[in-house]
Amino acid sequence: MSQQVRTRFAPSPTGYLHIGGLRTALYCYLFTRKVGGAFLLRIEDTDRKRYVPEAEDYFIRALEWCGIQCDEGVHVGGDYGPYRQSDRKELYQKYVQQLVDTEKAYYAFDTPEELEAMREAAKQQGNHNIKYDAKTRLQMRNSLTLPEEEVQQLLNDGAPYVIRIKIEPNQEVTVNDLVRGLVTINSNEIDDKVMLKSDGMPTYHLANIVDDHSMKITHVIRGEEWLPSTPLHVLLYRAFGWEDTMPQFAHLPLILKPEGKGKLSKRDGDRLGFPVFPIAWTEEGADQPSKGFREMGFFSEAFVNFLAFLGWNPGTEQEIFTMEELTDAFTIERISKSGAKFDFNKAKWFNEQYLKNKSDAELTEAALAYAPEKLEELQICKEYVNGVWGLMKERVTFPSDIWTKAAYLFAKPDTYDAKVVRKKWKEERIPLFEDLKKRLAALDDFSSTNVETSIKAFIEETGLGFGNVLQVFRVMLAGTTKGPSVFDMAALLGKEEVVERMERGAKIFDEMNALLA
RNA sequence: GGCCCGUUCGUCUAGGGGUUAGGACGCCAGAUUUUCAUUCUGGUAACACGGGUUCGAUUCCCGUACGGGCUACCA
Repeated sequence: MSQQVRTRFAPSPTGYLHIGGLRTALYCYLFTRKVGGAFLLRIEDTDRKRYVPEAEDYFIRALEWCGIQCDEGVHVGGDYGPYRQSDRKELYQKYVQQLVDTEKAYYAFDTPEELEAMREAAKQQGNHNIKYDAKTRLQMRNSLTLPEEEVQQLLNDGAPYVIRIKIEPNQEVTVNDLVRGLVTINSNEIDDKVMLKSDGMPTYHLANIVDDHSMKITHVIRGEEWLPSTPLHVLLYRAFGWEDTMPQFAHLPLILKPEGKGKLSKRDGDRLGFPVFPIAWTEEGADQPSKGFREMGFFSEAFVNFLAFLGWNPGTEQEIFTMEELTDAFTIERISKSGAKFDFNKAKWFNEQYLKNKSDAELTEAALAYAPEKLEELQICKEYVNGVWGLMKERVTFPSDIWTKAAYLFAKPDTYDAKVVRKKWKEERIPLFEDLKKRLAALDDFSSTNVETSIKAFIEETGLGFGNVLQVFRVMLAGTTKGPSVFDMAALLGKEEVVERMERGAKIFDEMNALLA
């Protein structure tokens, strides 16, 4: 009784892969992995007008980056291929012929112009609900209305035609959706959808049924936008006589714009300054690729973790999950029904969590990947960058942030906090800082704790107070009042550099105060 | 317009006929007798509305409102 679970991710190669699509792939993958089934990638390239050649490769790279492995697909093969619908054309024609032969489908010769005219005329009469269905098909030019010889003649002459499914009116069609429960719709709401287009290609509706059936798909997990056409799909399974092996359906809620209205789109990302796709994508005609999450500095594990939680949760309070943990925890029952607004802040938070757990060396490599010239430009070595990570790990979101947020650890500061200088760089204290510099210069072991001991002793002896000394010292070293422990910074910079920065700071502080006087 | 789906803090969500309605992000406030961008502690804040059913409804049912999706020879 227990058959192997088989699921598919079936994007259409019309452009980049949106994160909503990617989340569908993720859920599909998690569900399938959990039960030990097969997950496959099928390319639905039946629309020749919108076909974008680069898209297929992009899908593959995007899935790869996320760690979503396909058991079968265009790129890895498998026993149920071909996995590209354009390579399966004959199959659809064969099956659609079966529908015609059993009078469940028919030829229709109406041109797009005629259809448009029909809809327009109906609209004029106040009918916004016109369909090509049981009510109207007898007024159209098709094999149900035309004499048989004429139909034959038209076909022989090579007249353009489509094949439409003949929907029987007044049937209640019920779908048991795994996310939403029972959804019932009357077949009067469904029109005689085109199955085979005039270019000989199938429509999505036909192709997805034929493929899901012949690829032995057991669970169709897809976006909510497909829910309204699912009853049609059920009717198609029925028409083919495949209802007993029909897959189960699970329709996922949509990912919405952050401010609420509508599906998230690429334009939202551009407008609000965050990516809406996993990896960089070059739009046709654009000279610059648009950044993806990867390019922005997201770790794929963080991205996947974030995505998994957009519309699903384990019901526990754990939030950080590896792919393996997600696989264990995932169930379709825990997918939420309502759409989720995209929250970039939360995405960043996930990245911070993962960043903290990376080793210094890993982070150095990651940061260098964004700016390989830095080593030479700043005259530093990787070991030094590792040291910076030791101090900065908990204070940044993306690996490349250290180049800006910790710039003062790579080069002497070029600005100094004016407020601190004005308030704390007092005439009478200048010699004391000169003294402090000498003390530090005399240290043999310039470790963080040693520097700390030395400075604390100095504070006690001079009675200057922590704030007055440490604040000034920090600004001398970093220019800013923000940052990690001063003692750690001093140790990392090294004695020589600290002494240099103290001298330079004192000189510039004097100048700054002179300007104010 | 028609059909379908949805609605718990600003956001992601847990929960479920009787709860102080829980967590996370964000935000705010204190603490870490050096900074804050870290860490810790605390705080702010939600069951869309109206009818039922019920001893009791945020939870179940029905409406309404609002949001979303679909309505192509696109997927």
